[in-house]
Amino acid sequence: MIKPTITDIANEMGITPSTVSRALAGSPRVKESTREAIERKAKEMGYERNVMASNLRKGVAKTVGIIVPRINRQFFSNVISSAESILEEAGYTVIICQSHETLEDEIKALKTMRANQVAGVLISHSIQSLNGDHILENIHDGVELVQFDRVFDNLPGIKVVNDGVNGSYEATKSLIANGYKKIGTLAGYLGAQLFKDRKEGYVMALKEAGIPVDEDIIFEDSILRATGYQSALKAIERGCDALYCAGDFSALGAFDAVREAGLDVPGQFGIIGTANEHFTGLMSPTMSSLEQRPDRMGTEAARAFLDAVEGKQEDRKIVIPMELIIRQSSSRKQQQ
Amino acid sequence: MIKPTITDIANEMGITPSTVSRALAGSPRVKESTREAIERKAKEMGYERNVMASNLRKGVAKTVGIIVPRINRQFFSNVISSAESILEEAGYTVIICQSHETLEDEIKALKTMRANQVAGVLISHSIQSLNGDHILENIHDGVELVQFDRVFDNLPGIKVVNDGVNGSYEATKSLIANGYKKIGTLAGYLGAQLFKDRKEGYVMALKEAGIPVDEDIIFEDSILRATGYQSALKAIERGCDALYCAGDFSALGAFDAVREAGLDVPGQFGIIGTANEHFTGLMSPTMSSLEQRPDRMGTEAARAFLDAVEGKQEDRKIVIPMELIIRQSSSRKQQQ
DNA sequence: TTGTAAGCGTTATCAT
DNA sequence: ATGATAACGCTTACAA
Repeated sequence: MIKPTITDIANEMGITPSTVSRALAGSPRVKESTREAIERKAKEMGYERNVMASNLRKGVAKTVGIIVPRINRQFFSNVISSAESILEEAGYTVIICQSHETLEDEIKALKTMRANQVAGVLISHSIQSLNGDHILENIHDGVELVQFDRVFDNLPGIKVVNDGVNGSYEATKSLIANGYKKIGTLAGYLGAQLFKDRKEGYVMALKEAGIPVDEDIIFEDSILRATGYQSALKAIERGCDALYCAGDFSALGAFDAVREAGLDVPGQFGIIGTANEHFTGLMSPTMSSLEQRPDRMGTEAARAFLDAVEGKQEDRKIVIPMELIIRQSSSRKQQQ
Repeated sequence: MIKPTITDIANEMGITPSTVSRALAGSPRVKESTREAIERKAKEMGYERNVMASNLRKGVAKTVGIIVPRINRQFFSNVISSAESILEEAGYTVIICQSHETLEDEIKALKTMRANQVAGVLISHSIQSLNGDHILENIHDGVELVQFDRVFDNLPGIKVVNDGVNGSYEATKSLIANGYKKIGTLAGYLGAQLFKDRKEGYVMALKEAGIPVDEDIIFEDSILRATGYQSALKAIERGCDALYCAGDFSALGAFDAVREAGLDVPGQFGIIGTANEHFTGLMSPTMSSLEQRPDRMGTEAARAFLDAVEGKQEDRKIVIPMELIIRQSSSRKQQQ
């Protein structure tokens, strides 16, 4: 199947490519009858606009790039999935790159985006990205920048984030309300604003309840299962009877440690995770967690981008509330 | 930051764009010293090749498209993730579309691919795609077609699939070996080859063991949790004491039904699922399942594509063995 | 309302 | 080894 061009159509009809181009672009400067004839012919010949040529001429592509640490994490794949649907609907093509949590690959991805003349970049930073300098250096002029989840406040553009402070505040408050006395936290790496926020909410809830904040039971580390396990062992040793975890996998590690110590969840030890990964509802006992609403984050990011390219919207920050999903691992009261 | 072109570089250096183009393309028809000077200058000016222009001129893009029903399913996001890494490594840009399990969106995605001049399409079909006609109609000449997981054998190109027959055969055999007597199956929609294969392996194992095949306990339906639950209720009614499920979610529904019936898993009822979703190892009791190796599938698909564009490889079918992961839900023997 | 013509940045084919 | 030139398919002033 060989692709016909607007010139082919024009030749077949004895008119010029300009008219065909205008007609197919929906310009009002074409007689209605001509437009119809052209559209019919185009369909008949199986015409498809050559995006490369069109973009080259126009200088920007109807393309947006999405850069995430890894596609195959539930949170990111959900964000991408919902954003893709909306962008596709609006006529955009989506190109996707993974940073694999490294600065090097993130920069490579930015270069790919630039080479492809994307109209916008939706990005959630790798763990190695400590500030946004590499973004500014590698993003083309006029490209809309939309950061989500992991963002740098000093960069221009749109930001979409969770209300992590309030989320962890609610989670911690709920642990207090369930009668847990010494509540620690697996806080994640506090270099990222994301985790700072979650720690802040945790501290806020403790203070509000008049509970002293003890740095010895605030564990700063990665949020993997293995590290969660290690930290939780220490937490138990130090007399904790509950943990708010900034990730579900570290929370899972905490489960491992608590079980190993022979403690009952939630009777003797309470746990709340973050992300509401699918498995949290399928474990036994089921795990309470903070839902991040990735679908909504993707939708908001995509919409904000579309608004921005249409000039409807200035730089801004969109905050999405988290939702505390109470399950068994933190519900002492219902049990007794 | 304004993007410099090869003409800018040429002007700066008092040479012509042709030479710059050749140098940057690695052509041998450039003096070594000139090449070095050009490369230095290009780097200094922050030059980045305009992919649009290059592709337009060359007629094909170093781009491959991936089309899947939904990005946010673990299986697909894992396939994409591993394929993306390899393709990116080889200098390809990846564009991704979702078919949302509809034929309409799948065709739309194919058109997007065509408009973007992709060099290849990696696709796993939507549930609505009953044959490959729409593929043939919408794919550009010279585009490499790579189908994975859900494939149509009558289409040309490369296919990457699991050895579903052997996988389900092993799963069923393992249930028999554990002493289960009346083993049914939640088979999925038998319109897809994928599910036909799994049924075939199931039947094969029964026949080998001299167990009669009973169509009343072969349930053809979607592989969702809810339908799994419904079918499992009937299976229990009809006297089954085990189920091989062609999906983990339908297996989860079977768990629900079996628990509701007050039966012990695996003591009184055995279950094996398919896909080895993450949650299967976190439930209690943990669920046995057939691992599909999505990473390997993505890797193989990407490699096969690269081999094909380099002319190293003809059309072929790559079969990836499944791996039976035995956990508690089907292990009667260890229990007693 | 339609046509003319130039140009987006790159590469391929000539020629030198 | 390098330069001149045309062309990829499309869009857009400008002209008619």
